[in-house]
Amino acid sequence: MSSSEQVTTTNFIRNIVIDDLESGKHETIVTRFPPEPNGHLHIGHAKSICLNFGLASEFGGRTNLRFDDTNPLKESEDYAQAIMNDVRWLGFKWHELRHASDYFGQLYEWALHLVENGQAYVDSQDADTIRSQRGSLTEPGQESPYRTRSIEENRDLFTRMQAGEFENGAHVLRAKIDMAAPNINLRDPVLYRILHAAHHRTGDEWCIYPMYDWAHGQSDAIEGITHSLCTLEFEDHRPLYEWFLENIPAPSSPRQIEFARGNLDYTVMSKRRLKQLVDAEHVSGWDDPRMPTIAGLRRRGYTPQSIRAFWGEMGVSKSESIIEMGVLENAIRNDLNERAPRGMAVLEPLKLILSNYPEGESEFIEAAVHPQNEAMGSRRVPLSRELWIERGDFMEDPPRKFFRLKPGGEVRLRNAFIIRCDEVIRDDAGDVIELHCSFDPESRSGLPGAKRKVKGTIHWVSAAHAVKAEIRLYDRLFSVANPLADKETDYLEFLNPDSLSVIEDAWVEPSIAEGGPGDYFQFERQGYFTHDPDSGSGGKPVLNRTVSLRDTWAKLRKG
RNA sequence: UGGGACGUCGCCAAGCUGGUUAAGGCACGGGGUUUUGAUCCCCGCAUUCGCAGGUUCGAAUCCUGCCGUCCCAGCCA
Repeated sequence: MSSSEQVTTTNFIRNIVIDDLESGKHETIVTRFPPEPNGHLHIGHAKSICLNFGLASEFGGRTNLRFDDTNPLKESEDYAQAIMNDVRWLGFKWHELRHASDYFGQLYEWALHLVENGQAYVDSQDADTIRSQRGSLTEPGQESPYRTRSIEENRDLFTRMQAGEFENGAHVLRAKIDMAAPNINLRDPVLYRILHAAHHRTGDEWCIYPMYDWAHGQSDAIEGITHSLCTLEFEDHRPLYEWFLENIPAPSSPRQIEFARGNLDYTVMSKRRLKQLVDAEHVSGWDDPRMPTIAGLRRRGYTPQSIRAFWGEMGVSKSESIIEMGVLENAIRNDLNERAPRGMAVLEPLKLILSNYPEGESEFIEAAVHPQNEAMGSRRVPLSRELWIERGDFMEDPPRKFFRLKPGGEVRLRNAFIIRCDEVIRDDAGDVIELHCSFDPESRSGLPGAKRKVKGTIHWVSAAHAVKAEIRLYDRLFSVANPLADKETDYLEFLNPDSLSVIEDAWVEPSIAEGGPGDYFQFERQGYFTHDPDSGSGGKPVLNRTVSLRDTWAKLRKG
């Protein structure tokens, strides 16, 4: 029923896959999503996930989830669990769960193979020295004095590195390629470093750990990955990726293809900065609803369908781009518009008395759960003499084209009847505190008189029946489109101080209060809301605003 | 002053092995429907493809030059 699962625009990677399938290069495709378990996934990762899983699924292939866990200093099982949870939540099932660490043994064997062929050597200089010899962007590097060690000596040292005979940093294993290569990645890259650190999966089994370049392509080859998709910054690594596979007895020949990361405006998207926001408590955690993390979006009320649809629409290319937040918002509006049950809630209450409604009585009126979808049924909404309406729906001295309530004016109460504002009550300070209105019994929904036209329709809740709720409103995390554009100013300076505002005393109709975490609603005329996990813990429902409805009126007023 | 890549409407993005009027989405503007100023439905929205030359009967698509932007000098990924 959801139209949000729609066509994916084609892209260059998809075209490559089609060519490879048609030419017979591959009978089926195998992809992988390779996160490092050192942080939480964000909307940018979702692009890669959708691409890898989406492609495989479209062409009958399969996708592995592989943790790139080659740096025990930064990685943890907690992160791995959170990542798996996020991938599943997005709606994808991996073919197999793998880890780069599953291949440490094989990787070690292949390193020995390189050593035996004279294509790798043990360098016993320290990191600073090696760096100083790497040359610069315009100058070639210098060869290490250890570059010419004999195969026997290299084998001896490398096996002893593995056996734990040396301290951290005493030696590294390097590939012997070309210190004068214009591509710096080819200037004898480090394959192994000594790290006496426990790994979250292999424990103390290893004290040497492979570098990314030495692990990634080989892991792809082991798994029979046909198309190894990664982001643009690895373009320079491709020659190295290929050099390794050509110089070991690789079981298959994966092809690395790079695409541009997906960025959004008014936020930041690097794990490092996201972690900084969490650690410095600028947000409440990785799942703060203002965060562009999968966990944050989930808590905010985004659906997996909307995120998949979003990336499907955006496409994949090699040009770096920053997507307007509005496009993501459009995706969730589209999805929720079709599926969210409707309800009424008053965020900033103003008391309204129906003067000709009998005191002490109440009734239930039937209202559609979804006006455009009868199959979703109806709900019972309590109605009585005292109501709450939205403060902003009344103005004493309104501008032209104000279709809401004004003194002497008429408006329809959604799902009920037409009312006229007879009297405005004020407190000593002169502020409006109450409206006395009379309703037209002939205009009740369902009666012929309901066809009478009035300009505006407003939402309301019955004061005696409404449930008090906390509503959390979110705005963009940063107040500028690109917080990183200004190199002089720290991006934290651009944090939006009004990104969160909390309404403690909102009133929601009972059908909304009955929901729980994971349930979403459209508060009619306002937006889409979902119960926060905090909901219910203190008795009072807590709802997050996922996104507001489009508001042409507000836009008009702003000019 | 090295290497790699990118530049099509405000934001994304097809097209790019040359061939009539440069897809689509978002945004925006106009109109219609409407008990959500929502949704929905119409219509409009790049004589132009970073710039300048060239090749060609014909170029966003080929060639040359220039300009702009991004990435690379971790024992991070």
